[in-house]
Amino acid sequence: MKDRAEARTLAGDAYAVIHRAIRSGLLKPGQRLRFADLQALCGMSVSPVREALVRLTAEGFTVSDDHRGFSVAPLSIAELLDIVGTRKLLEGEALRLSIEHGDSAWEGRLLAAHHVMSRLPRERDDLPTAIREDWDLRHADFHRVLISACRSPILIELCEKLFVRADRYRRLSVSVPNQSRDVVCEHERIMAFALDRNADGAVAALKEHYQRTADAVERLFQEGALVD
Amino acid sequence: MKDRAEARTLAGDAYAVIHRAIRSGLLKPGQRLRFADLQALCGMSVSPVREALVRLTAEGFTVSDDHRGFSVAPLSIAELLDIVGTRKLLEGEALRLSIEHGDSAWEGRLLAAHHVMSRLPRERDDLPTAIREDWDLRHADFHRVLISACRSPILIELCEKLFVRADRYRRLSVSVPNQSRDVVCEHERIMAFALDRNADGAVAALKEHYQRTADAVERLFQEGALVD
DNA sequence: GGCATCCACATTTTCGAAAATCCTACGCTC
DNA sequence: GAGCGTAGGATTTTCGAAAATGTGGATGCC
Repeated sequence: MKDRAEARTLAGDAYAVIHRAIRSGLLKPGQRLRFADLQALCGMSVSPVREALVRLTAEGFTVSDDHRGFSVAPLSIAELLDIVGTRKLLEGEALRLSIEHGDSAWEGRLLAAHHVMSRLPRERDDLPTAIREDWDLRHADFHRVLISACRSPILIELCEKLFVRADRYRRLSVSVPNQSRDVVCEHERIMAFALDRNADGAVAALKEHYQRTADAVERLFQEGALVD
Repeated sequence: MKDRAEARTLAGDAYAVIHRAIRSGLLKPGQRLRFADLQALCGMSVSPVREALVRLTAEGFTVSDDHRGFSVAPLSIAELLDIVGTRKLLEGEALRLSIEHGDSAWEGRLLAAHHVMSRLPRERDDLPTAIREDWDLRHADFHRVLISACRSPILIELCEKLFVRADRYRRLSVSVPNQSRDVVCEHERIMAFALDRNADGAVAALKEHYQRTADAVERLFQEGALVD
């Protein structure tokens, strides 16, 4: 999202570093965040670190307690379900609008994004981190392209934010390799509907896709994978 | 939204002060924001002012340009239409869920909020600011209550943010008293549908309500009211 | 013994100045 | 005269320390 372009100020770096640390699990849900530690982690003074925390808080990755500092936002099944439900609503509508307004250039971008993604090995725990991160990026790109023709910057921005927020949960499920899902196929199905200009079908497939991811993560939670 | 509770840190005060200044028009759309001026306005040092600007930027009230500071986010018809469209989607769904899940306590809160609002004089330019602000608060309360039973904290939060963002535009239309609209009646209609558990009717009435507000503001824009 | 109060410590929040960056205008070259 | 590079000034960004605030424990009182 902003990770790559955002490096022209120290505060931007701090944001990227802490964001990554939270998503990777180095900083655990609920954990108190002390400025001294974060300064050491980021290698800078308190001001940019604080600015990064303020921004992360606005986006729901950390929570702030007046005069008691910040902590990593906790994870919960309730929030996961809430995020997924809202994503289904927002991205569903964004996809519908995209199908309505998208031109052939959009179709081309969609084909390209899917092609690149499908040529990459599916994310798995035994793969090097770099390759997994590459898959994540391509996967995000595909979903971005899918809704990119909806002509609503606000909708796009909200979807992007929810995507990143959901990513924290999705990462949990990645560590369990055995999923009886063909994720590539699910994406293919969405794309096929979209290229066919079958909005109802595409939206339904997209919502199913998210619901399955949610179910997988929810199962993990109930098996007690949230504790540590 | 956070204006009232937010006063335990200077940064919170700064946020409230600048937020108010932008909404009231003291700080104009597109205007460059210099730290020296804002420090004078808020009566504090640079750190809390900067923190406030970071938060306002995350919420779309200001924009930031690396190493060139902040400026007030511009207004545009395109953004207005985008905001209204997204609100119709989000609040429509939130209202539908609220009607589905709301209990009699929710109905009671709804009646109460509407009653208080309807007993207040309709906002007009010739009224004292205090009274107009009171109406704004009650109006916001009513819409808040309307969706408060939807059981989706994320949806509620997004609606709240878009409400405040739309408020900047709504304020423009208030200064033109002659509107052939009975706003109280529109609210009554939404509430009646809601209490009847007629979700489709309520959602349609709500969307109509927002569309009319949007149309009124859009007309103003086209008459050139955006310049100054 | 239970409860409130106060003190010392840890931590956050804020300050004021230093460093970094950007914009402007001037002068120099071609 | 136009273009390029550069010093000066204005502004933002960052720093390191001071002030403010919350926390936990020890002490004294009922």
